[in-house]
Amino acid sequence: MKFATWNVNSLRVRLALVLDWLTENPVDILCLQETKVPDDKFPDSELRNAGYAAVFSGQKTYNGVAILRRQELPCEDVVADIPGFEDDQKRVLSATIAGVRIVCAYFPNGQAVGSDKYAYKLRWIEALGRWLGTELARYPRLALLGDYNIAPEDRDIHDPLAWVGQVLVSDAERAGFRQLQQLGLVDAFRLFEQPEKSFSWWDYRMLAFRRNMGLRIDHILLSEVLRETCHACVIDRLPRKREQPSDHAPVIATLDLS
DNA sequence: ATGGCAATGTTTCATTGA
Repeated sequence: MKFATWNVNSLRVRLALVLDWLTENPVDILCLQETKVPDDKFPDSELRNAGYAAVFSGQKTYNGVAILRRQELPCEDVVADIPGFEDDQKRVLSATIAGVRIVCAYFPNGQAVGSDKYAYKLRWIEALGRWLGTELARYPRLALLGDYNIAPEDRDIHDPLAWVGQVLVSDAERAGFRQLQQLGLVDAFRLFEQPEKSFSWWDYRMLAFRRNMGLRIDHILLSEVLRETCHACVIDRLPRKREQPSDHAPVIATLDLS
């Protein structure tokens, strides 16, 4: 089984790119963030023609998440948002697919340390963690995939000194990431030896991709049971090289589920 | 210290992202 996550920065703009990528990389499950499309305009039929079924929770202009699966895979118990957390932003979608609880999440950006949006980000992460604690008790096979908007360690930043204390990197955000790990979730990417300076996002400006000035902020966290079955995790930089790319690259985990 | 790039809305620029 292959699980992937990709912040596409508008699914309607990136639809052809996503379909091409799925042809080249026929993953079983693909979590998308920043679809920026309301549910009544979601490109359901185009994806189905490519062999993928989708569940989605979107809104106009901002945010929006979706979970695509190879259409023969069963999908049950779809839940949008973080239960018990009041929020009108569409950032979380969960479903049980082929016996695995998939949680697709688009963490808030936080804008700037100390801002209202930063405070919202920290509250949001706390609520997510509290809820995931109960979910893990229900679903030992659980994967949290998405754009976390957190670079967990200095090696996940192209220039750690330039980023000290900034949003995406601040101590409080990293503490939130560690809280998720303390629930028993493990960063699939770091289970394996990886190239230095591996990133999943590069600014559109300053030729940042060409200079590999990036951050690793898109992650796949696995429950203890799933961790045992995971034998690879990679970032696919290729679609970032295409015309009119998303600023994020997909992350793919390969699991041996029997 | 600043801007640079991209997507969206109803737009002739403002807002947001990371």
